Order: sequence, then structure tokens, then C-alpha cells
Amino acid sequence: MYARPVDTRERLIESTRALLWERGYVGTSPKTIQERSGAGQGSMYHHFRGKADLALAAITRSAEEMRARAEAIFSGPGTPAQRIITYLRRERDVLRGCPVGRLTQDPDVMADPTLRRPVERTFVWLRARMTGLLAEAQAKGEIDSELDPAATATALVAVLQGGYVVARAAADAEVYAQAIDGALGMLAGHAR
Amino acid sequence: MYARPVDTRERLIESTRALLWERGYVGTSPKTIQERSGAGQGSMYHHFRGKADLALAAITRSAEEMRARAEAIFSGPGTPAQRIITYLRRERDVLRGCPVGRLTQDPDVMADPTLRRPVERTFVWLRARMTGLLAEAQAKGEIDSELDPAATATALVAVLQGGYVVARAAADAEVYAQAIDGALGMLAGHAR
DNA sequence: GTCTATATTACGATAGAC
DNA sequence: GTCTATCGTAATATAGAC
Repeated sequence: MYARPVDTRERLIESTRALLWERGYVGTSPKTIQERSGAGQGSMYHHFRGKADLALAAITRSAEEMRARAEAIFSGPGTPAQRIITYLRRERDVLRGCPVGRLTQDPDVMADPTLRRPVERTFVWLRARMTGLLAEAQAKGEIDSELDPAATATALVAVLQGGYVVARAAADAEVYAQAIDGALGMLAGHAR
Repeated sequence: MYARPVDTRERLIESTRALLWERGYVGTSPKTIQERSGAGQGSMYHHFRGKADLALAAITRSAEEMRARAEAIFSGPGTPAQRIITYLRRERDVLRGCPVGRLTQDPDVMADPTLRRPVERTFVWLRARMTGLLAEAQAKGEIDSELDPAATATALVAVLQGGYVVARAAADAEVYAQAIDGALGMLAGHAR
């Protein structure tokens, strides 16, 4: 990700993605975007109608990327339960947090239905996809069939997102790993 | 909480608390604080040195309140495991998120060691306190002694914090409840 | 303790030349 | 497509009267 973009429009989107990740929508100004992308005022307003329009392009791409990276693991090798574990344990930029999840804390993003939609859809999809994998794991007898797949999936996504929060609070990426370990430890009680 | 403050200094702190909760530090301006508190420019700069100084008072109080509310349940009636469940299921302003946890997403708060400290200490304390309760629950035979208390505690705090994230993404408080249900469902596999 | 006036810089966008 | 100039408003604070 973050391939070095060659054209101005592309650099604007990638710079905005990075800034939204670091500082959120409220904390990101057009001026900063222009400085980081190396594009001038005029270029930005030529390619996009304004801050919100550019943010939409950035958010949409980050959401797509997050989904694609997850799907690559979910549809990859291993049993369903193994793939979920692989996803939870995969290498992450923990202290930077989740580029999509952090937008849920941004009042101006959540207040704008257009900006909000990609965020909402990403998490709806992620929870549904993991629900399906958990159901598969149950069908294969990998995990206890008494677990509610949807609730368990939501809990696992929450551990992931909350893992970023507690790790950032501690300024220690290891705390994220501990949260995941704890969740998988609990899940292990239901393994067959 | 949010008792109606009578003096100006108090109104400034309470208004700042509310605004930090809604919009974060980056999204909150002194002007907005003055408007909401009914205090004038001069009053604010008389009582506090500036935005950061006022935010410190607000953050410190929110952190203390979060801790006190948790401790009231943790040291309350019921077995250790029951008290943890009571805490996770207690009524919450889910769609508003956690007033302390949300600050971990605020770049200017995390960059300032003084503002950052109360946030860090709150989560360190919360994880440690729940670790202790889980160890107690194990000693009483309430839950499986094979679970790592510290990792489990961190996972439960993460579910809570991540529960806010997924609920806000869905604009549905019920999603928070689902995350907690899922986590407790997993934990139930280790109940005795 | 509170008020108004003022200062400086940034924000977010538009206008129009090139 | 990109540049510079400009605009109106807001952010964050200081100065000094009352």
C-alpha cells in the first residue's frame, strides 16, 4: 500500500489518506494536504470540489483496501478458524490505529452521510464475513456450536478495534497482542 | 454526573468535558467552550492559561469519574465474575462513545505528555483492576484457571472500547450489546 | 473576575491569470 | 492543469479598561 503516486490527483488522495489516519478529518486542513502532496491550491480545487470531496475519495480507498486485505486472508489457505486467527494476528501498524475505525470518532465524518457510508459498510461487511467463517468452523466441528456466530464475530472485531485503543493508551503495541491473546484464549475454551 | 455548576470555573470545566467527548480536542475551540459555558473570553483566560490547561482539568476529571464509576461496581456486591459482567453490561451512552477512550484517537492529546497521562493511567488501572478480579474468580473456582488473567482483562477492556467503535460505525447501540454478549459467550466456555 | 478590543495565524474556498 | 492573489471567517491568544 501507499505506492508512490505519479500524478497530482493520485498524490492528493494518498496524502489525504495518510493525514486522515494520523490526524482525522477535523484535524486535517487543505493546506496540510497540499504541502504533503506537493500540489498547489489550484491543483487541489481543480481535481476535487473541496476538502469533503477529497476526503471521500481517500476514505473510500482506505475502506476498499481494508476489505481487500481482510478478504485475502479470509479466502486464503487454512481452516475457517485458522483464517480468523491469521487475520487477528496479522502484522499491523498497531500504534497508528485502524485507518477506518478511527473515523468513527470523527464528528464531521459521522455527521455527513456520504463520508459515513464507507465506514459503516466496511464494518457491516467485516462482521458478516467473520460470522460466516465462524458458522463454517462450527459446521466443521472446529468450534463449539453453542456459540452465537454473529455475536462472536462482533466481539472479535471489537477486540481488534479496542485493541488499538488500549495499545495507544499504553503507547505499547504489545498490549494489542495481549488483547488478541486474551480473546483467543477465551475462544479456545470452545475449540474441539 | 454533570451536576449543574454554579461558578464560572466549574462551568468551563464541565463544558469542556462535554465538548471533548463530542468533538475531541482538535475539534474543540476556546470560542465554543466560552459559548457553551456562558463564560466570556476574559473569564476563561483568567481561570486557565489556555485551551490545553483547561483540557487538562477536563480530562483529569473525566478520567477520575470513569475510574470511580468502575470501582463502585468492582468493589460492590456479587462474586468477582458477576461484578465484571455487571460492569460490562452496565448502562452506557454507547453512541457517544467513551469520553476517555476517544482521546486516544486525538493526535494533539497523545502528543502532549501532560494531557496523555490521565488517559494512560486510566487504562492501566482498569486492566490491572480487572486482572485482579479475574484472578479472584479463578481462586474461587468461578472460571477456568487456565485463562491468563491479564490477557483476558485486556481483551475484555478491548471489547468494551471496540464495542463503542463498531456500534458507532453501525449507528446502533445494540451492536455494543452484541459485542459484549459475544465476549461473555466465549468466556462462558471457561465457567465452572 | 469579567469585559471589550485587538493581534496573528490558520482555515476553507474563490477568482482569474497563465 | 497549475499558479498566485484574495476573501471572509474562525482559532487562539494578549492587552488593558472596568
